[in-house]
Amino acid sequence: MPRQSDARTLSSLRHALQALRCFSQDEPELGITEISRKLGLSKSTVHRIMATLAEEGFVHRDEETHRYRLGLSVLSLGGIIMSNLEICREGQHLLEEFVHRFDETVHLAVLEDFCTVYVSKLECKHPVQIATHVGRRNPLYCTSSGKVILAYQDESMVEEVIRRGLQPFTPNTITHPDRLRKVLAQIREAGYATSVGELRPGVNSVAAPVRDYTRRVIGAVTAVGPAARFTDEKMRSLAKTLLSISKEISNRLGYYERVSSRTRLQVSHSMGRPT
Amino acid sequence: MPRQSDARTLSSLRHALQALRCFSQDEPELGITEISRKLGLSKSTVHRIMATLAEEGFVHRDEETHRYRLGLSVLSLGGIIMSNLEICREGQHLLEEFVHRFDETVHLAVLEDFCTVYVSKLECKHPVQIATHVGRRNPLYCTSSGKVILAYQDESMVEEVIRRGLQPFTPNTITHPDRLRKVLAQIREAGYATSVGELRPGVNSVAAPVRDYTRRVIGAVTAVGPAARFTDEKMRSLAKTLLSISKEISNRLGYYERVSSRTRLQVSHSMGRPT
DNA sequence: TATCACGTTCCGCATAGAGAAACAAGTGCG
DNA sequence: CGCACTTGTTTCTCTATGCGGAACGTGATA
Repeated sequence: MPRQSDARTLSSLRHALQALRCFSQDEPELGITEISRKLGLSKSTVHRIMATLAEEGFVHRDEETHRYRLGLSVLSLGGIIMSNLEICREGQHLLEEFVHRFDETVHLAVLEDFCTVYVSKLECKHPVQIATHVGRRNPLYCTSSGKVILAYQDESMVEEVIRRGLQPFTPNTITHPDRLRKVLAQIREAGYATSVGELRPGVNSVAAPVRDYTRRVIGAVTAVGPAARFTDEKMRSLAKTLLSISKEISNRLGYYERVSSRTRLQVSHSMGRPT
Repeated sequence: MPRQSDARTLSSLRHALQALRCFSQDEPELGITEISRKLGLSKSTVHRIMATLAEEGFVHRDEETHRYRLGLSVLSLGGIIMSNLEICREGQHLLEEFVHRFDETVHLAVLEDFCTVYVSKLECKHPVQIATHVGRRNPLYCTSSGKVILAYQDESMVEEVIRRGLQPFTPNTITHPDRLRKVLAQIREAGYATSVGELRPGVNSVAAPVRDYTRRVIGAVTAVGPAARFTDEKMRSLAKTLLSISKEISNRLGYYERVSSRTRLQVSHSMGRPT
């Protein structure tokens, strides 16, 4: 019996999309057999899938090795998203200013499917570079952007994240539910989040929340860098600017602060002033 | 009888990929009916396709309007390509230097399937901005990058481009085969190409060729800007720098000039120094 | 040369998926 | 207010489609 094809969706298409997902930063080039093993499908099936993907330009077949890599068609699609994601459009120039001023790498991340997805990245000139890329997904509980987003979601989402498991990536990763809940409370207090080597050792980050017109936190602005440069003090300093940037982006997305109304947000915005 | 395409590819998958392609800069959001009309498929078929794409995160279904837009999964794929395209990796910082120095928008474009595809874009700070995006495809005969790439391809490719038709986009677009052939010869002479409002009125560009280790021209570095700023003189000046950048990128891709017996030794970062 | 692993092709059967039509849920108009 | 349009979604039936096992070709390795 094959994999349970739950709904009324197309199994062949689903397999093809999963095949596309097999490609990654570390494995940008794959052969038929590799993919068929990853997906548990027969070689002939995968071959047919790849032939179709290649014909449509979604993968590129190397004529010599007969192995496959992602094609440029997906770049087009990516570009379309980028230039239509409102948060991207509005944020780009603010991020550029940030990089110019601090010379630190900065990302824009959004929430999707219990992950943060980087939708924009601006690199600094420093020789030390943290290997991330646009489109990269990370868990919510071990990055500054993830935590700051999570901090402002419904409690049920926090519980779901916990239920899915707090897998440790480094010794610093938060793995205890109660600790996570506590940290999130602190983040709401401060208005921003930090990560000190929680996803990768020696890599720190700071993040501030971005809201849309519904007042929901939908993303974050985050600066990333090596622990050597990202001291506590420096991160506090960066946080100030990140908060003003995130606020500006939020405004452009239609968000406006309602200071004195009886809404569910008494977390005040002491933006420049860390408590 | 349904349209009979190549026997050994999956029609449902092909349709799905074509559905993805329906999305564009101008139409970032589509409904089932629109797509089904574009592709000539029944609504139920398209609905099944979109449901699967949505399930895998390749499109996002708006819960209110029940319309679809591209999902963030394709961003991930795009990011993987970007960080693995050698030409991108090698060129990024050189382009950044260029933008810093001239404050003009610059692209990296590669050849694919009789089109140029922008694989990298760095924007300048100027208020006037030319709306392009990474992944964007343009014809070969009406952009500076396209023409400079075409100039160094086999003659058969030129003829194929001509055969496919030289559609005019502006009054300046080259539409006569003989004129195109002559222009390409001039480009080989000069070593770089320009476009003066050939794709869009009032938008000029300059481009220099990038070669890989097989000495084939596989891409181009190109600066784009409004005609007001991009005078002949300025473009000549930009061309010098673009040529040195494109040469440097070519070197990093394994290309070495064999004109002089001088090996690729002094590949200093001294951009701007002509030759 | 023999063996292995790989990509590719062939083929027959079961089923996945195409489409017509019915259904539901808005939306605009008189 | 209700009617004539949309739109997206579901159901159903039948057959073309695409699945997997096996065979084939080819290039490496020993």
